[in-house]
Amino acid sequence: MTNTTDEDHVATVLEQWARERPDVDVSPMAVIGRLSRVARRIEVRLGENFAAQGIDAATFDVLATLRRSGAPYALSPKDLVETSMVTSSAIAQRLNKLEAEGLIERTSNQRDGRGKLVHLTDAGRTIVDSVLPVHVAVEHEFIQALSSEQQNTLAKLLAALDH
Amino acid sequence: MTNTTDEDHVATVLEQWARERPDVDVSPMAVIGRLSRVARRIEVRLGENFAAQGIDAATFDVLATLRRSGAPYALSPKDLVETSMVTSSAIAQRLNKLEAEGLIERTSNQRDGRGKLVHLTDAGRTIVDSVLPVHVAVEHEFIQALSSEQQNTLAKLLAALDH
DNA sequence: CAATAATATCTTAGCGCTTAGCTTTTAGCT
DNA sequence: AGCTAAAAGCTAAGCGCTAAGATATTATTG
Repeated sequence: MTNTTDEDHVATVLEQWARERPDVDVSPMAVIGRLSRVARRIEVRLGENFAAQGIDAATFDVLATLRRSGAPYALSPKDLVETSMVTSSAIAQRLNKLEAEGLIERTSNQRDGRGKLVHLTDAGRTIVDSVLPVHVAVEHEFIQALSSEQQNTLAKLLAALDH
Repeated sequence: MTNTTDEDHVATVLEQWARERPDVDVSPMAVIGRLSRVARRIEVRLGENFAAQGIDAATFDVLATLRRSGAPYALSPKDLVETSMVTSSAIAQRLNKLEAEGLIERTSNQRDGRGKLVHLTDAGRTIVDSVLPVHVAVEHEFIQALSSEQQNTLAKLLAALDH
């Protein structure tokens, strides 16, 4: 199921590598290892919350993107691909599912015969609006481990890596 | 296929939320959004490197864990589960694949009839040893965007979140 | 010491994602 | 205008992961 690990797994791993491969500078693994682990933990924690509310991260991702785009809550699949971190294929499949559930609707785009427009339905909007506050509360709780100044520092360091 | 996003997508998203839901403090999304995005980018970048060397991240994860455990390069599936971020089921399936490829071997554990021991084969060890330096080089290149002091700061902040 | 609980490992089914490739429509070039 | 290239959206196949559950072995307890 879940896994509980050492107090400081990363430090242990680095010592092991230093012993086994003293010829390689494995220090980058310290930062990146931690980054991946923390990201994974967040993903799991948020996922538990989504599940408790009957949705999943992929669903929230799409609905929230439409919601925050403002009225009339409509974006093209291309827009959704660009703001997400997944392929256009994944978006198409998410939209199939959400359309079947009645949370979005697809219409054709007048201006461009190739394009479509994805509309948030009232049912979809109701769901995002109720999930969002809880979602943010879970995130808030998670980063409580850092002061707001530390949070700012972290955000800046990560921004420098977002390239 | 891949997706290229705004210069500062996160900041834009926050402004949108502030306009649409001024009642919710969405600031945690700034840090966590960035963290997830950066983690995803790293994952993709490392994955490209693994693919270029004929393996994948899951394979490297197992082989590297066995390798850094030192001679005789043997751990139980349980050990592998605990050092990984995936379920025991995922580990079992990874081991099936690696065993079929001749990179590991499974033997029964004398001390505990329930347990097994996963051994790194010579072929497996050859692969990790050749992949490791390149892997670390890619990681090194990625975090070059930060000074070593910044890297230390980042590592400490992330450690505080690894809970 | 027998019965029960816990542990270790694995299999199966289902799900979301990626890759590859298809179709339709628009844009660009000559 | 006509032709080629690019763009937008989608489907199908395959892959790794999770959840659920099965089996076998060891620990625990009355």
